[in-house]
Amino acid sequence: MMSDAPPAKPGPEIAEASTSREKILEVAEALFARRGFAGVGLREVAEAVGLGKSSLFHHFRSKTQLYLAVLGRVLGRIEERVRPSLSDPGEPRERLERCLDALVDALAEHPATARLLLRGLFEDDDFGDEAQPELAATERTLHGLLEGMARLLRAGIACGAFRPVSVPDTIQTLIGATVYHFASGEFGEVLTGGPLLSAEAVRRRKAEIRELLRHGLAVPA
Amino acid sequence: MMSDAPPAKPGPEIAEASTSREKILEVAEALFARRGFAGVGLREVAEAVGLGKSSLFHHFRSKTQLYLAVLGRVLGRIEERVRPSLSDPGEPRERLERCLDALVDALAEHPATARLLLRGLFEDDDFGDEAQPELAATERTLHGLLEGMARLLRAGIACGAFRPVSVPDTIQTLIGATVYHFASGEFGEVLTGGPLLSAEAVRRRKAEIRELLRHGLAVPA
DNA sequence: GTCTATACTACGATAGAC
DNA sequence: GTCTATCGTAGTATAGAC
Repeated sequence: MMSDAPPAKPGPEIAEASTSREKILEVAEALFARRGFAGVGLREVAEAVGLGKSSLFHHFRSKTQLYLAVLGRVLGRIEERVRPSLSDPGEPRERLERCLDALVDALAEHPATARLLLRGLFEDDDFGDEAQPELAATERTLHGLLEGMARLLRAGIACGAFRPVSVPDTIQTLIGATVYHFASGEFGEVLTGGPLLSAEAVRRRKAEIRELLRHGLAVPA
Repeated sequence: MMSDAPPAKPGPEIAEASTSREKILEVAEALFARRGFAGVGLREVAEAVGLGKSSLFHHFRSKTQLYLAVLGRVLGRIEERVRPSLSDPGEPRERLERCLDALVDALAEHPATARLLLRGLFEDDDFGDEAQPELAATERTLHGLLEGMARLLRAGIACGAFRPVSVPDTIQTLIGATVYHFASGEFGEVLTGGPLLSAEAVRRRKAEIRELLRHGLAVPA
């Protein structure tokens, strides 16, 4: 995931000092989430960080590399949260619910996460050939997460806990119910009449998803 | 919805000739759907239409106006399909299912529809003040559709057909299950292992949504 | 209604001083 | 590691001939 191969750090617990590189990543994350790759200029990023435009190129070889680093970081944060819950013990239904809870937590943690992930999913910007290794890495991570969810669904169907649904269609619906929801920003806040990321809204969202999976809209028998 | 106030047409059935204006709209729709407002240059649009760059400004005052015209057309097509089913007679559950079927049909009709709608929902590009009237019109249309769906859900809850769900949360989930799905493009096709817009994929998608609403993932009692 | 020519601005990226 | 200066390109938009 580390694209620019910084000098190997001695250990993860040494220093959490906010380096320029990290500041750039944070600023760029917020901007790219709002307006997308093409909609953000490096001038804007540099100004928000408090650097000159040229200084960015000392930390990232190109705008594309910066964007891919941002995407990789976001996907890494999601994986960090969701991966453990994929190998949890328990019944498929419980495990799926824990996995979705973890995903919702990851998306609710930073406001930019869901938007960037959604952009990564449905946008196809044409990054050049230089981007291939980084893109392959993020796609591998993504594929791992999706395959974990697919396994959960198949296990639930096999043991009779789930209906014999189309697994890919169901995954699409679950992505919509989580990633889209938290990516919907201002529109979602107008619709729900309140913030999307408040503890209460997140809790309610988890409950609604869980109940929808258990019973659909129909009243429980 | 018509932003540039063309000379009043004598009637809708006179001539379906493909004017330059319509060609531009169609080309721009495809491009904006793929790469977003900022990601598309007017040069690219003009070349794809077969005109010089400057000729576009004879039909649209600015890039922003062109984008808003594209958005309005897309939303209009959706409204045209969905609106009738909102005032259908019948039980709330049946009406909701017909309404979602109509929405799916509208999204599956043109490949760009869902992407543009999704972009309109979650992106906040900063169009200037010049855009206010057009934006207000599209938002009114959107609000009407959403309010129709909300009424359906509330009616279903009131008559005991639906659980007492959070209506806005459910709408978000339904948008995700429809708009996001058909906007997911290449990713969705890799995931499902086939085209998103084939008659068979659309039919399956409708069935999956319907069953999810009826029973969730759980096996029917 | 489309064209050529052009104005002005911003973009990504590089060179080289400090 | 950050800066100023600059290159080449492409962006939106306008003016005016045809």
